[in-house]
Amino acid sequence: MSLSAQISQHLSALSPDQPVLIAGPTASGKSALALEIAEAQGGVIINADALQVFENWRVLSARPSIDDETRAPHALYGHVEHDFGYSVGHWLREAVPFLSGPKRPIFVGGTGLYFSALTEGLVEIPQTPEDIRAAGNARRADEGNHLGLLAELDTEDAETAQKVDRLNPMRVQRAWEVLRATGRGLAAWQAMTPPPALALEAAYPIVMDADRDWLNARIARRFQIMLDEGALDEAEANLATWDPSLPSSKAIGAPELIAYLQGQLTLQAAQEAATIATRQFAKRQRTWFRARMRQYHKISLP
RNA sequence: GCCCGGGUAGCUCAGGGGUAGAGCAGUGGAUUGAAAAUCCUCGUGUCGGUGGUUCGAUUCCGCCCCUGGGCA
Repeated sequence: MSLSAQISQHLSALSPDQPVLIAGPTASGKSALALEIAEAQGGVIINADALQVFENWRVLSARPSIDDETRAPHALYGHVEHDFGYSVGHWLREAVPFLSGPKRPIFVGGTGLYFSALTEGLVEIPQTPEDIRAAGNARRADEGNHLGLLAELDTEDAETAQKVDRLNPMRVQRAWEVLRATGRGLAAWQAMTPPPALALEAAYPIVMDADRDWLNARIARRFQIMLDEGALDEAEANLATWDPSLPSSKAIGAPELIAYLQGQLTLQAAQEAATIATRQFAKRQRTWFRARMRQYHKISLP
């Protein structure tokens, strides 16, 4: 079935006051779909993408254009400072009010974790203070791995230690940080997870099911378009304050373009590396969607 | 034309008389506040061609082809 036929089918199936969820891999055309639904039935488009919240990588994170933003109301795009440590918790707190707002929310994005937080719930855990995050980072750097942090978890919070991915430094550090910052184990916190802000059954969930080769070709093309649209100027503007450890610096293509500007890569090599990284990201997204979004309506692409 | 290297996985290369191996790429998976992050798993091969030596050749020898460099 053609894309437009699939879209009109979904439009007739959903009621104009029903929250819409649109998940999909990068470069699959989900923003355009959101716009189409908003124009047809009204609603606010709410970003559910971890990188599009930042102000400093508009081109590289493929945020909707200014023209798109005049066609329908958009929220949670580019509203976060480049050096802010934004995360799912912030997003959920900002997103939830739209569920009771005047306009029907249309959540669009590629961050599976954000959709889970919305439809499966997330506990309020106090934010990790800067100094504890820094201490965790320092420990891992000094000790060469995360095993020291893991050992502390084993003795002080066995419940979490048993649940975490013990091979994954970031997961272990997160668990350690929560324990240090709050005095309560991560597993104990998570056991208090409240019901979701939005039950999946109350929403109309859609996931873009993109053919791998088709998507890979679009990914390559899109990065070229980003370069044509000024991604390098954007990188130039970020050069002076560049800090690779910041969440906003994780924008795919950002480290690569910065490396080019610093003379460490040719532009061609940077472009290739960014394209590969995007493909790998899309693959991870597909894995998440396959496993965790089985109940979503699929739009088959191409 | 001569001399010296190379030709082994999609790519870059290691290896070596008993039909081979790393990294990257790729696959599948995990995912509860860094998630565009982070982590786990798994292949892949006419070892350039052709003759010879050998019980056995991708490995040694001859010839041929391709390729990088040097000398003419």
